[in-house]
Amino acid sequence: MPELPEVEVVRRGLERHLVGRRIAGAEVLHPRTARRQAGGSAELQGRLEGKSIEAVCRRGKYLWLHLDGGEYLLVHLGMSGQMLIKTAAEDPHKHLRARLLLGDESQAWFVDQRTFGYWETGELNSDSVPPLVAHVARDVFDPHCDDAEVAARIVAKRSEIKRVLLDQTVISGVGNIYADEMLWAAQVHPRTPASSMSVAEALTLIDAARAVMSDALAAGGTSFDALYVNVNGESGYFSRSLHAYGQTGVPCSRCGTPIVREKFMNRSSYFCPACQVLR
DNA sequence: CACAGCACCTGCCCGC
DNA sequence: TGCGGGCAGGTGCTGT
Repeated sequence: MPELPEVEVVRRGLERHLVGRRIAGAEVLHPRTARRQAGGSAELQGRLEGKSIEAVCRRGKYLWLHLDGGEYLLVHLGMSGQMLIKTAAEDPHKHLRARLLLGDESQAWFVDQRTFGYWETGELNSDSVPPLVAHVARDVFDPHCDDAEVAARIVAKRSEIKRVLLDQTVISGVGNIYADEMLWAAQVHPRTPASSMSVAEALTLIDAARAVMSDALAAGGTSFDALYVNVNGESGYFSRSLHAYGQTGVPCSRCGTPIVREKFMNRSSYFCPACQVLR
């Protein structure tokens, strides 16, 4: 489910509940959750026990807890992952994959139906980033994000623009929904060759990314309560503010032409055939 | 090296 | 009611 705005909502929730806390213990309940961890579940549990949580960080869709001693717990939510703050008394969720025990009654649960998500621990590199995140581009909310550099990377690609927008090494945090939304906003056809775009057009697309994702973030923040830290696909942004994604047959809110759906990269692309013309 | 395709999972919804 | 196919917001491995 989660793209950048949803992951940022989770980051803020975890920051509020976890910073300053000590991990009394950790349980990893599904082997796939530890699949990227050298040493597997046992190593993951062992490295987390006794650590204190100093900060909660994010780049694109990658989230990590900064622990004491320069270590980290990387949490990738995949397609269906959630982080939930719970108490020891609650009934285990069917898809509970791992949890942190926080000393008192509170716990942090990793619930993930499809198991595309994972946890991984290790030592932060010299940029204070987990090694698995080092290849990921800075996202558009990163103060060090250089738009001109991102635009240059976009127009250097010999692929269709939508594929490029989903490439986390070019611009991070964008997934299938926001790619379609930003292409609609910038009036660009998803199959436009990236190399045919001007730097100015690429910069327009980056501005659209920032605008679309900050609107989503503002809306996502409303469906959040004190004891529930999550990714909520049903509320807020999704049901109300989409112009293209999932809108097959719905009149384009700019020109009235019905939105169409096309298969692309083994997934769906939605766009307005009148406003987003392939040149 | 750059790029395209597919595998990795579970569950739901639809049509037959 | 049951079954099969298609679909889901991500990523990384593999082959060309």
